[in-house]
Amino acid sequence: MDTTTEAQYHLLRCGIKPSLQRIAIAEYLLGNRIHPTADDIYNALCVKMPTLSKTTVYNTMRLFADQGVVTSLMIDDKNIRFDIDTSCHAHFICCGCNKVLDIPVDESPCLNMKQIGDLRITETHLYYKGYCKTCRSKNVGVVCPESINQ
Amino acid sequence: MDTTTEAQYHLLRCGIKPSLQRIAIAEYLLGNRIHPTADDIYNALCVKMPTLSKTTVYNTMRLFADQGVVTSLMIDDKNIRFDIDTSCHAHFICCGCNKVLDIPVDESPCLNMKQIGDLRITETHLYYKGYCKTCRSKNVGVVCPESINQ
DNA sequence: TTACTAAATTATAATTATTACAAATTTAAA
DNA sequence: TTTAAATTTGTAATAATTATAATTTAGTAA
Repeated sequence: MDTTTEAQYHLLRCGIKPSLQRIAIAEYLLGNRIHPTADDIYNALCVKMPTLSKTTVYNTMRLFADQGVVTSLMIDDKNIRFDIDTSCHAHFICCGCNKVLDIPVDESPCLNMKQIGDLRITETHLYYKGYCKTCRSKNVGVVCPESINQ
Repeated sequence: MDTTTEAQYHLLRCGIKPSLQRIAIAEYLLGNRIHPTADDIYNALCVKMPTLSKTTVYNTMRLFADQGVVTSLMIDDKNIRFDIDTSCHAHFICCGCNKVLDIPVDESPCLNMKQIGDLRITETHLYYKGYCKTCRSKNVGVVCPESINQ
């Protein structure tokens, strides 16, 4: 089964009608596990699909998030990033190069909460901020992350 | 010691020169533990301090974050929120009313990481999204959080 | 096929949080 | 008092996202 067909089935399983644009976006997400922004997705796809509109990307990402196809990450204060891996894991963002990485998590009670007191929990996000090895070797990251990030 | 003086000392301890504006903002943060946005802070203070500029609030919040006076929360996809309690705790946001609450955390290994493989960790954020009791009783929150939040 | 309807996509404009910038004011120092 | 530095301020710019309405596409009934 090729990647396009896989993307199509992925959408069908989530109850989403697989249009050309939706398939292209899902295929991109499945093949590029870089936690892209809406802009990243648009820029990557508009080369091969010149009629694609940025509004469609935003509409589609909202649909995908609603249907549980992706998780919206708020780790980057500038953009929303999307992760098609909705399994339980944490995320790291390098304040030097802004790359976002997946971090596996051990069975941790605080990440599996469905209820805290009166509060019903629907999503849990564990974010780490810091510096990757490459950026540290370039001496990025000797100061506070907040001031570098601008 | 009154709250103004307390705010002033708080800033001095963090190596910040306590101007009138900075003291007013710190005093507000110490007295209103609601994880306000820059806009919240501005709107609350400009009544008593009519010359205050929103740019000053943003500048000051950046300074405060850099100096460790506050933590910047990215729990709300619309705004940055600020927490003057920089001790280790998690946050909950109600997708019905957008209130942000503090959640105590037990000693959890994943929250005290300083290094993961090659990555140096400088900040850890644990966010819960869901619905508070009040919003659940109003039948807000029967659907996916992403679609409500708009 | 044709006509009709609903869904999806698109372009454009609007909104809004945040930042950049430069002038004005205040504070500190000489 | 003069001068320099720091802080504050208003305005304009930026940029991510959303709203809106028109257009296109897909699906369906006659």
